[in-house]
Amino acid sequence: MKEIFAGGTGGVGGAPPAPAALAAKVRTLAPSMTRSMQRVAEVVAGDPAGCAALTVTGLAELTGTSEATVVRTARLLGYPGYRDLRLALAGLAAQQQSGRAPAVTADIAVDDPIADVVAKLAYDEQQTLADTAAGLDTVQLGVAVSALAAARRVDVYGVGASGLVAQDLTQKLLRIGLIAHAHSDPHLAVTNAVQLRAKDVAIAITHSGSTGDVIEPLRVAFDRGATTIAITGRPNGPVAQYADHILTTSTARESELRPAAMSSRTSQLLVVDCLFIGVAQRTYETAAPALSASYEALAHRHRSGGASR
Amino acid sequence: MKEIFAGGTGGVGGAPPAPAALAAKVRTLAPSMTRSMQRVAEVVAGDPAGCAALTVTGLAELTGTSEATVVRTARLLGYPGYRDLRLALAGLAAQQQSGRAPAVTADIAVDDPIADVVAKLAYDEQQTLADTAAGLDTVQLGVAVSALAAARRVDVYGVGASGLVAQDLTQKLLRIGLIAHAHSDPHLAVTNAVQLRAKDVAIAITHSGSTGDVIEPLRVAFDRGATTIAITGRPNGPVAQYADHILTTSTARESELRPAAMSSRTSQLLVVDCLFIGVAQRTYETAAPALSASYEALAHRHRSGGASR
DNA sequence: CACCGAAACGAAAATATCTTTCATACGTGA
DNA sequence: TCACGTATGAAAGATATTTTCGTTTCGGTG
Repeated sequence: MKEIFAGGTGGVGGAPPAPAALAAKVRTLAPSMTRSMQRVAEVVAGDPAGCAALTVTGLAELTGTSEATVVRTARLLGYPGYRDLRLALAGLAAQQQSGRAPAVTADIAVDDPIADVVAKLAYDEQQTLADTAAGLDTVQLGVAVSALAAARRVDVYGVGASGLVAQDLTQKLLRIGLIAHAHSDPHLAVTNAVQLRAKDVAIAITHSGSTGDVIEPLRVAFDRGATTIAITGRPNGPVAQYADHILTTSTARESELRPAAMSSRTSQLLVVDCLFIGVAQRTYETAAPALSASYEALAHRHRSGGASR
Repeated sequence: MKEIFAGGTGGVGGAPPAPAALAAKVRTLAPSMTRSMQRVAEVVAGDPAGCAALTVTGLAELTGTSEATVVRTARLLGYPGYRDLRLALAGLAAQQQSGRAPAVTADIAVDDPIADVVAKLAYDEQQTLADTAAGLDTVQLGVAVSALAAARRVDVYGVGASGLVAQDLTQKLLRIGLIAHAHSDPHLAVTNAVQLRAKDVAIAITHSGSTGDVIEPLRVAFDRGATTIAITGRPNGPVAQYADHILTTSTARESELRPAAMSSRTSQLLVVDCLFIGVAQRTYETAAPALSASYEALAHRHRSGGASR
């Protein structure tokens, strides 16, 4: 049997083997893994150095699974096979041996003093940023930027927390002269998506990768021939089916008090910012004046800017 | 047949697989190598990363020798076989790759490659988070949380980029059962502010601290006796005048391509998250069930969450 | 200058390791 | 409960690595 996502998304755009942020990748991909694969991924993430010393068979035995499962896991993580995963593991081991200890953090508890909350939260978000940056496929990003820079029109879909990110992106793009719209209303989104054609760009933002309200308009845009981009935490999720380019956001561990929406937002915003800067670079000639123009315009909205000086 | 150097020098005192100083080892052992082996060793020392990608056969061909020779060389270098040499090579490659930092301290330039943009952006945002966390007055934060937890109703004001942050906060508070509204429309904001009274909370979010559209409703709320909170980057700005509590966001340096709005948003969101977690802690009894309830409700909006299994 | 033996070397067999295929078991929704 | 599609491991198949072994090379020697 052909692997389910093998053709469509398995390769995740031929992403280069992840360099370092393996733990993050494991977390990101965990939801699309089967139980046995999760077991393997967990062990690998837990002790990269140790696993690097094991053969497929050894790792299979250690995790109580089969060679096939180990290979499948390696594939899902973006490597051509176990051999390459092992190589990457060795590299990681060497790095972390020479580097610093990652300093573990505890979850945020109900009775944490407020100062701890601030510290933990800040740390977690920093971690999320690092993971996202490490896991972001710059090639895909580059292609996405090109598509945006050349777009006649850009539609961005997102609901819930992702809706705000969609708006953020839209605001930014508008500032540098692009024609962009954010849609949170699924019906209107689809209605608008129908208008798209080649050279237009549609962007879907969904952490879960399976938000129907967002996938539907993306599908329509895809069918109409527009370039489609997905910003998602599950690069193997249903949304990938209709995405020309996938930008992966990292998934930090969540706790009861810290819902996934929180870290996914941080991650999404970083991706969005990267897109924005990328586009601004490409269209610098027009972007720069547009940016300063909106600056100027805003200055007058502030009452007596010098009052507080 | 026993290998010639096996006893005499091959084991090199049973030395552990060399960690890094591979080039040195090659030089040391070169004299005791045969011509073909030297050729292999030379290539390996010259491009560890490249060799890590090769199989025995590949390396043999590249060096114009045979597999056996490659293996012999690996043995001489202190590894049990080629496989292990390759592993060590991969580690070495990873190390030296991570060594060259992209100089993240610099500003983002127009001609930065996309990978650098990602790195710099992530770094900047991490910095912003650290600064914000360090500069946040936890006492003020604690008081603000208390006010929120006891509030009958919460109004949040923000326009532009801050408007999205306002909405983010509102979404979160709603999730844990508070009554919260975000206002971007200055007129409606004022209209609503008039309804506020003691025990209600009004929050103004403005980076510049002098956004009239946001200050005005806060003033009204202040006058009506509500508890007012300002989240701002300029704690001395006009907005402070009407704020009972001030939560300071940090201001990262901005560049032409990276407008202030970008880092201020990161900072604001951290503060907002802290507020949220704080309130969730205080009202845990009601917040926890409310949180999981909204979780549940959303789960059904995802078309076949397991579709990717 | 032919001969001998030790050493170097690579071709190919033997082995280990990795990958793919396939049949079965499992779980899930109708 | 049944039917279907998924998950999984056993084993076959393909690669890579290691070992074996015969040939070649080279330096010394009669």
